Amino acid sequence: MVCMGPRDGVVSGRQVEHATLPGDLGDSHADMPAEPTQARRFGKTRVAQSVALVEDYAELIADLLDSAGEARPTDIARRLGVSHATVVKNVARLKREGVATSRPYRGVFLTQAGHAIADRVRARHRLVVEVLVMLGVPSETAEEDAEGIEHHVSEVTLQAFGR
Amino acid sequence: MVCMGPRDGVVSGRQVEHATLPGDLGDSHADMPAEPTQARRFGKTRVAQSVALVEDYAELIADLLDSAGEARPTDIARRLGVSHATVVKNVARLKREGVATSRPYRGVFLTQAGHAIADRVRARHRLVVEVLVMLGVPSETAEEDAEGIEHHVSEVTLQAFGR
DNA sequence: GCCAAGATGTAGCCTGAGCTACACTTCCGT
DNA sequence: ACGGAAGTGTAGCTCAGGCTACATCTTGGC
Repeated sequence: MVCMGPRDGVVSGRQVEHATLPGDLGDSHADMPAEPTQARRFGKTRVAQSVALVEDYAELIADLLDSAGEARPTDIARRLGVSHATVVKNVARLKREGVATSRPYRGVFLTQAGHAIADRVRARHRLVVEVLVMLGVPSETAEEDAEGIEHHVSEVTLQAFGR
Repeated sequence: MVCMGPRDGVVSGRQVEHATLPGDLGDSHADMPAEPTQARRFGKTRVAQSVALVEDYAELIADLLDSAGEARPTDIARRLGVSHATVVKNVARLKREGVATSRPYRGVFLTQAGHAIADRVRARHRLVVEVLVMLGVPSETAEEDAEGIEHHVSEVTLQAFGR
């Protein structure tokens, strides 16, 4: 599977709480004259999913940059198991969010913010894998499961793992 | 992230294996002359996401049936933090998949298959929480994180947790 | 220097899960 | 017994993220 990992995860309304996004997801009342949709619709599940996608891309792009010197859409697509068109579209989002940069036909790069995310995610990933292995999970399985698990580990839990 | 390295063929995504659901999740090969869309589209991410949703609903419905004797759409909605309309729509899916039953205005129930899923999910949930707590995570946080983590724990990892 | 092949980018469509609005049942409380 | 409040169900829309098809750009080999 090629690392299809993480994005497959997520979901389910619950864990949304520790979603650190800026958005808002307020609600409670149901009518605001001007542009009601946009922000409000950003409800529940979506947020967590969104975060996971950005994290996965940042992590993967950082890996590709490290190991191959460049991160091409096609490589990203192959690694994630999606079409290149999907990657292009998502990279556009990362660019909008200031996480990545790219110029037509020139590969994808990370901004400073992107690198920060990648570093954080990679550290978290390693920690999760480490803990799983410590618990007796075969390293390959640990690697696979970590992909899905990492996005749901809160800061508090992460610190407990550290110990 | 992860997943890098040498492997990349693999296939099949995470805990999808023990998805006992009758419905969908076919796919795996990528070329069938006739009617390509429908099934193929069901690619990647969707599957796992789908599984997670069914598991969450089954678990929650079982809980409500146990604690309140009935599982009303409104209660489910409140617990999941979504609108009742969303619940109604998703319950329709569970019914299509043979996991739940319901008659208009009469609450939701689980089929035998639904109970099986709920039992499995609840056991897994408890185990995950237990492990987190054992690692020093505050029980409340453990409970929250487990919600997100549980769907990504493979059978192998689960067994390791058991020990 | 040209050209075919592969990599990219763009357009348009699909589906799942959410939401709001509105209509219809149930179920109490008076 | 009835009427309104609360719960349900239905319709119709938005959004994100996937995909395919098609148009472009880059490049390596001749």
